Amino acid sequence: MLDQRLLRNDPTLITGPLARRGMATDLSGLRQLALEARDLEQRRSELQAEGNRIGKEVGERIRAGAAPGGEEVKELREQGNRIKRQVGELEEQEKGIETQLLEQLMVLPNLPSPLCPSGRSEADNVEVKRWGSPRVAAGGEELQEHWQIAERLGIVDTERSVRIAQSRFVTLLGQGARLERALISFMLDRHGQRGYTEVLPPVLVNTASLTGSGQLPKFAEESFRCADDDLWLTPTAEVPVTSLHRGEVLGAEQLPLKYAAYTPCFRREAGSYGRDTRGLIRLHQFNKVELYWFVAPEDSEAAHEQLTLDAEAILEALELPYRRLELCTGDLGFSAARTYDLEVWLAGAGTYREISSCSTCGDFQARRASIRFRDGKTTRLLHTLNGSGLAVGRTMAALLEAGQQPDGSVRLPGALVPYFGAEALTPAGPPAAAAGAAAGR
RNA sequence: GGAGAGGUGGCCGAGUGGUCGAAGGCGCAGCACUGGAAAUGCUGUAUAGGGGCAACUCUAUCGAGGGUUCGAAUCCCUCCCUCUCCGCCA
Repeated sequence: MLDQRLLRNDPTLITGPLARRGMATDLSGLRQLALEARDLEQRRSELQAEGNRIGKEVGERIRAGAAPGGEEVKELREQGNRIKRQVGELEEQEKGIETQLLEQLMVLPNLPSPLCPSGRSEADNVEVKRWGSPRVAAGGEELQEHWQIAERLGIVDTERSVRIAQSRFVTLLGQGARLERALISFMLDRHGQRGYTEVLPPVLVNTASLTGSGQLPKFAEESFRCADDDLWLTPTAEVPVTSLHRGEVLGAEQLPLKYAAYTPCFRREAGSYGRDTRGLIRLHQFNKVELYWFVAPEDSEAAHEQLTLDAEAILEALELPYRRLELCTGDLGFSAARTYDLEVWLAGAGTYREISSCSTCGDFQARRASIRFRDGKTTRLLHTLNGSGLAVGRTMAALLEAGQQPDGSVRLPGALVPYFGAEALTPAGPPAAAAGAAAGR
């Protein structure tokens, strides 16, 4: 949420940056509302002061011997009642205006950072870095896409998943399920070594949590909702982790707080019919390890670089070529002030695909979720950052395509071998045996 | 799900319808004492919003929302949460 003081004092400081996002906004009406709200507050609090004065005086007279029901205090009581009525009216008006104000303020996106390059769409994003050598088909070789490989290996069952749930869900089997689990552990371990605290939060979150991180009220149709409860399936761990400290005032010495949270993520993907229908790229349910920082405002820029490097470290450890894009203003997400996207090379598809999105949100989420820190004698809103480290399904897709062999197996990067328990996925692979004997009940 | 108890400042904890933003303690900060520290003493120490260059000041907040009253931490109603016991359960 944007600062109301900006709105009252100089709305051009909002409309200017929003114009860079491609939004032509007229805030004059909203500004009037904000001014009116302040005006009402002032009048109301003056009345309340008067009411408090009268209340005190009644008390004093009674203590001095006046009869509580007598003539002497009757006039004062009537005055008190009049003021109470007026305060009630003003409060009602104030509430109405406040509600309108918030409604409109809550659907305005964050202001892009001055560092964020201007642009209209993803075509204007800026590539800032490339790492690794993308695998391309050698002579006579035909590289397959991950869903073809997965099908051949029998590690993903799409059709039966429709029976269980719907389209855009998958069931991982055998080596596939084990690889997913290995990746999650691998990522969490690596981040843990880099100073992140591991978090395993609830994946059902309430409305206040989704509002705090920016998904609500504007993007209700993007999330699954539980009909009988005030609960939603979280679209990203960013939501519960933001709310981990919602309403808190943190000590300056606690910052930065760095969390690595694994959760399944649930997205309705409304409006994406027909896109990425095969494989692991776009699902209603997918696993993700999310990196999240709470930092002092002075440190958020450096934190953004570090967080992005931490996500990149996973790609590098997995020997997956990638590039880093800086998103332009036109492609920025709702809560973000500045974003780097990491795109991994999909050897079979012969293209880079987004696998991580690392954003700094400035104080946008902190204001919505009321998260502050003690800075000397005062408290200030802190800054929040988040980034995928990484999307697990897409990581698996990239690994399958990168490691595919002529004999049908898929070689895995060395770093993953201790987690997976083998150097490759093999067509004849004994899924149950590889997965160990830890059968559940 | 049933029964009971309870939610007060960073923490513990007191609180009679009026002078209660709230005793006392702990913690923390500053000062004094000290060679330095401990101990001790003194002083200060919530958050949000509005006004003011500032000193300061007004309002709100004792789980949340309503109500009674001139006046509510205190009385009434609704909801939420926590704890204990019972039941059920991975």
